[in-house]
Amino acid sequence: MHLLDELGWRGMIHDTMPGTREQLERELTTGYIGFDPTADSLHIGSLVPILLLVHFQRAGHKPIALVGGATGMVGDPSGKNEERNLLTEEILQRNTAGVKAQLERFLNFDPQLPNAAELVNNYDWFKNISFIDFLRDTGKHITVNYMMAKDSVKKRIEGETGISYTEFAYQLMQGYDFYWLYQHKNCKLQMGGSDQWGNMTTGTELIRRKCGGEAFVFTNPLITKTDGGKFGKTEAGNIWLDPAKTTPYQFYQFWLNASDEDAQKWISIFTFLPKPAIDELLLLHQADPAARTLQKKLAEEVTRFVHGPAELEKAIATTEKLFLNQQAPISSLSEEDLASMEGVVHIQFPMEQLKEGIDIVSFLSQTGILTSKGEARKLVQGGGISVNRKKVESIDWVLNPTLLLHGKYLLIQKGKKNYYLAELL
RNA sequence: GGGCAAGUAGCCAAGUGGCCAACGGCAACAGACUGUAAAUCUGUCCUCUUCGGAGUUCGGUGGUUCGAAUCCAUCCUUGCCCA
Repeated sequence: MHLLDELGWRGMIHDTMPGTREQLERELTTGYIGFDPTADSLHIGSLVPILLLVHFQRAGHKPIALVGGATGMVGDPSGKNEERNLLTEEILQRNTAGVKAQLERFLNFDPQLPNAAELVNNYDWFKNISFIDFLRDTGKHITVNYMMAKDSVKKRIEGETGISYTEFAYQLMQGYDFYWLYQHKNCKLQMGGSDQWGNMTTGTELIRRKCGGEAFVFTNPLITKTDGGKFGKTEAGNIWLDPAKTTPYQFYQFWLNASDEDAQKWISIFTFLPKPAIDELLLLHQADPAARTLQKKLAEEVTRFVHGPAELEKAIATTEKLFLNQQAPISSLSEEDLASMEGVVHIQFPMEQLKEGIDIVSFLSQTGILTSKGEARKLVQGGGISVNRKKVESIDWVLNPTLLLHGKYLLIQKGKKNYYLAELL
């Protein structure tokens, strides 16, 4: 199947520049996507562009992942209604390194391949360009009128916060990236989120005006949640790809908790399952949504892709222990079950204090499960805390050693889904 | 440089001398219902709390007043208009 058709039925195409299909059919095409080093790890928002590159490579084309070491210093105004804070150079370098390391895991860089993936950092070419050079060689080709017509810029100009020259110039930098890659890597395609359309077309325009070349662009729709919330955010914040920031268990849980509607859209975007398999899953799902076959498959596929099969196994194992049989008495969990719950937040607590007896409110705040006694009190009063699967009824309730599982564990729940395993030392 | 307008909790946004920790909405967290879903309903939502309260907020700083988010001065930031 043609790459664009494949991405099309998956719901991964928002807009395509005319001629893109012909270009992809004509030859092995080099295409790139830029990643902003705004943090030292990518989060699941970056998963779609990563998947695009993977699909792109699988279709026989050559993907380039660009890390924006230079553009990150300036800040993209797209989708922001306020001026961004600049990151320090030090943080950027750390972030760039982190992002690079993650990207390397998803693409095939085997130099034997004619379409081996490549990783570039735009800092490498921007560091040697002087401001004057940039104004003369690049700025001259694009009119301010053209730049101002871009949505990202227009919104800010029409809004009441304005836009600094720095952010205004961002699209020129991104445009120059494309031009540079066109010149040095024969890169003729840029992909990215639909919010990037304006920046991307500045690139094709620059290529056309500076060297008469022709380059192409297509975008993917931004991922949304049906309930209007932000995709990829939970109470704990971002869902990161770095297992140290978001454990594979938590990662798996995120996908498993997708709503029925979201899961139907996400399954084709975030997994590589072929169309027949997905159609079948959708049928199963519609017949019996309560079984959550779709969510399970989604969580499974994405977790395997990001964290690998071994971590997926552990995440599923932990999930089953905690959720499969919630009515089962707590004693049904073996010591090994408890000890091997990976990804659940582990807490250590002195046995001495437990022996003396400690009230639940103090316990929760001391262990850091909740940040203050006041908060702990409110949650307990609201029925939001369980210990060993039994709801704590009163704020005066006192913990004691008879509660211990296998002599050393306590299983704390905040709400229904947030588990903490306390080990008494 | 001149004129006008604006800056309120994570976001949007009301408040224009005391009844203000500050209406309302979104987001978030918890409860009920359920399927570890959505929708709905309920509670929480500046910080701490011995749950009686206490402390710190309305761009910054000074001031007027018994009392200021609200009035005055000044500075900063942003927008619009003029030069």
